[in-house]
Amino acid sequence: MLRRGGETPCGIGLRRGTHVAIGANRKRFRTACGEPKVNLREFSRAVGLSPTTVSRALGGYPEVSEATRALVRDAAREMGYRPDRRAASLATGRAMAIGHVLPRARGYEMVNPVFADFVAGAGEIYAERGYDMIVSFVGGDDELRAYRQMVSARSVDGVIVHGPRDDDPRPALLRAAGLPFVVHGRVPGVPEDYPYVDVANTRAFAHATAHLTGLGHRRIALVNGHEHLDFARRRREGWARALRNAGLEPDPALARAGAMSEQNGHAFAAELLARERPTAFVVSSLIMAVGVRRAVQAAGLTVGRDVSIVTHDDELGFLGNGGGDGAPLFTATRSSVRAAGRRCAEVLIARIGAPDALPVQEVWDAELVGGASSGPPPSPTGAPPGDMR
Amino acid sequence: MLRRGGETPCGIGLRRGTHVAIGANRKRFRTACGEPKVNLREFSRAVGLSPTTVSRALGGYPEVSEATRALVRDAAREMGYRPDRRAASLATGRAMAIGHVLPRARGYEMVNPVFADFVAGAGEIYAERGYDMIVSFVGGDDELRAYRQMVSARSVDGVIVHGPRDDDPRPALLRAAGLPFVVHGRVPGVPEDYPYVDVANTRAFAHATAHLTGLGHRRIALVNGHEHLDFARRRREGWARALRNAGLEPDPALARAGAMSEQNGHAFAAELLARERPTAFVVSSLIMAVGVRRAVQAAGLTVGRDVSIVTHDDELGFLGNGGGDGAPLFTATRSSVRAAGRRCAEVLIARIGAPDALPVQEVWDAELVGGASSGPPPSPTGAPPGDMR
DNA sequence: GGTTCTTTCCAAACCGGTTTCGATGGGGGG
DNA sequence: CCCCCCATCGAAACCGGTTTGGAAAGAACC
Repeated sequence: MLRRGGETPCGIGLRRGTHVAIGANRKRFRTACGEPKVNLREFSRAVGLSPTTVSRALGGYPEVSEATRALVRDAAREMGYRPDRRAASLATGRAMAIGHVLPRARGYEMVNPVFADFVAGAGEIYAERGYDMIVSFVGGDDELRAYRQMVSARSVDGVIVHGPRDDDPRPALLRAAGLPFVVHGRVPGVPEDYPYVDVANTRAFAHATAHLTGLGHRRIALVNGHEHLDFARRRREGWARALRNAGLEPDPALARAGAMSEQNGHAFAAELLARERPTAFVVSSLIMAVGVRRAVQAAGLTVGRDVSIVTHDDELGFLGNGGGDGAPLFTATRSSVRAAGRRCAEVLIARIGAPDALPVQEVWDAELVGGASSGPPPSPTGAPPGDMR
Repeated sequence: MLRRGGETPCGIGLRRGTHVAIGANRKRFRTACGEPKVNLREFSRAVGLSPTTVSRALGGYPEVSEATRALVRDAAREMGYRPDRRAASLATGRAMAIGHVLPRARGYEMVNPVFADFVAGAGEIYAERGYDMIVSFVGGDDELRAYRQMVSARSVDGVIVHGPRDDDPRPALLRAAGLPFVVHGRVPGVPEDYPYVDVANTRAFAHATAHLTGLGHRRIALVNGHEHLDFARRRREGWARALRNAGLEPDPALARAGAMSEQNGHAFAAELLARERPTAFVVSSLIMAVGVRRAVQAAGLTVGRDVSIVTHDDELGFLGNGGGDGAPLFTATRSSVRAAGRRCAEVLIARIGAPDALPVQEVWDAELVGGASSGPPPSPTGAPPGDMR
């Protein structure tokens, strides 16, 4: 495409001319597009002050009198003047934007809905602090390219690292680039010298599993997220640890892992019920637990009586665990992913302001809440369940 | 906070000095932060060409020889040079970014998970075309502020309007500001002279309801999203129209509306089952349908036998409707919201390039797929269902 | 051989802010 | 009355690119 002597965003061809004439042309086209945007020069002229003073008045600097500041502020509100974000960003060196690269589940086109709530939480903080949120959804090899793009194009002041995993190249990349970051979770295999906010996944799933062994269950299945992800592996460790503590050997045949969809929850549970006859499930997300419940019901069994379920509950907005009035539906380890998003955003913004401060490192305990989905196993003798009443 | 003589992003105090010295200082601090970022000047000097030529070579302009272009491209890859997004954006007037303002359900903190899939679809297109996606989550009065911010700060080239509703002020605002936009859905009460991509909601829900009346159902409940939203009202219209076509009067007591969560699906259905004894439900989202199913089961009834459910299915990644191998779980009107996101992004980018072209306006038909959740009503005589086998 | 047309590149003017250094004016102290 | 200081504001140099008009070198043409 030939762009020489090209087109304005208005789609109107631009005639050649002197520099001054071109500047004038641009202005005309702007308004022809219906954009009543004023720039600092014009605005300051209208107010009768210099650009310097206007900028300082709006920026809150102490060098202008309160009277002048009020004057400028009112005029800005009235004329709808707001500094151009890109120009300000260029001049200050701060992009006033945070990047989120949301991974897709490996091999799936699925975007984990847990991210949506996390990002919504982070977005609340950004809105408060005047930051933009730049999101990119990528899969596979494009991911590192997305990070590199953010680094070298300087479009963000920092990033949140989602879903840390085995051999995660991102911390090294970001550190080398000098771009502040906060990890949601922890990165396996590297020293913990970076800021992070995480849930005590191992402990949570050990509690969940111990709750079931305490009720007398001995065949406890695990329905997990992809175990190359750090959080999922920790949960598996918690499950295994609690089983060993109860004198049981964790059986790999009782563990399944995959993208955390309702479909997978159903498929894994259906398969496990058919082959392994577990009396209880420990599940990595409420969404999967809904699938597990469906499989249990489809097998003619009753949740909480024939088969127990303990799940992790991220407190998603659209998929609650009851408990408003009655008991929670599922016995669950509960930790708000939205709150985690908020906290990560706060930590990141603080770090952008002070990159050399000691990294904030928080591990949040998940609370185990009792619900209607867990109880003692149906029959200690191992008779086929489902016919007792 | 006093910023005069302030701090660099590195957190190192900046000494006063001459302009030149300050420039040099900045550079030093940059590298002290570990950012090996090269700017155009330095890079072009390293390559032995002028900034002009380098910019043109990378921008694909025909004024440079292929040999020069290859040289520049290789050097850029090697040295990791990429033009500063903000500076380029400032110079060209194109932000190369699209804005999404995601509303929260009224009165709730809930972010509709349907948005996540929509946005993921749009994000695929943005990634292809080199656009950034700027997302902000806001509620209530902050929403218009967010749009105004995007307009006057010039941080985006266009926006997607989500969830059009009664008296929606956004189209007028955006049109006055001259900011290109595409509506996902249609705006009630204003002439259709804007670009949009929508689902034929009225027709879809008329089909769904007619399917049920055709099976013999006469008490068909509607579990809907907030009806100040355009899509939800159209769905109610479709439900009512099909009932009238079948000689039935739509009963307001059989319709419920609210945020599309699993909780609400359950609560609405439980209430309806207790008071109104419907034999079938038409539901606005698969997420709500899961709640409806739970309520039906809790009442001791069987889905598809005692009570039928037809739902809309947005083909979300994490919550499928089966159908991979066996029959779909729910009889559903199906339309991929992710595909809608992709299409909206395409339409918007095209519109940014040609704002005066005729607006693209698409209404997609939703396919009615038969599933296991619908069948004839249990007993034509109206005897209480649930005891027949 | 001189002239004209291309090709290829460059200097400089922008884009729209922020920030430094300097200037100006009024008030207080000696 | 003079000097100094503080509060307030402005001119100009940046930030890092893009794009224009023009210039230099080489090719084609008469």
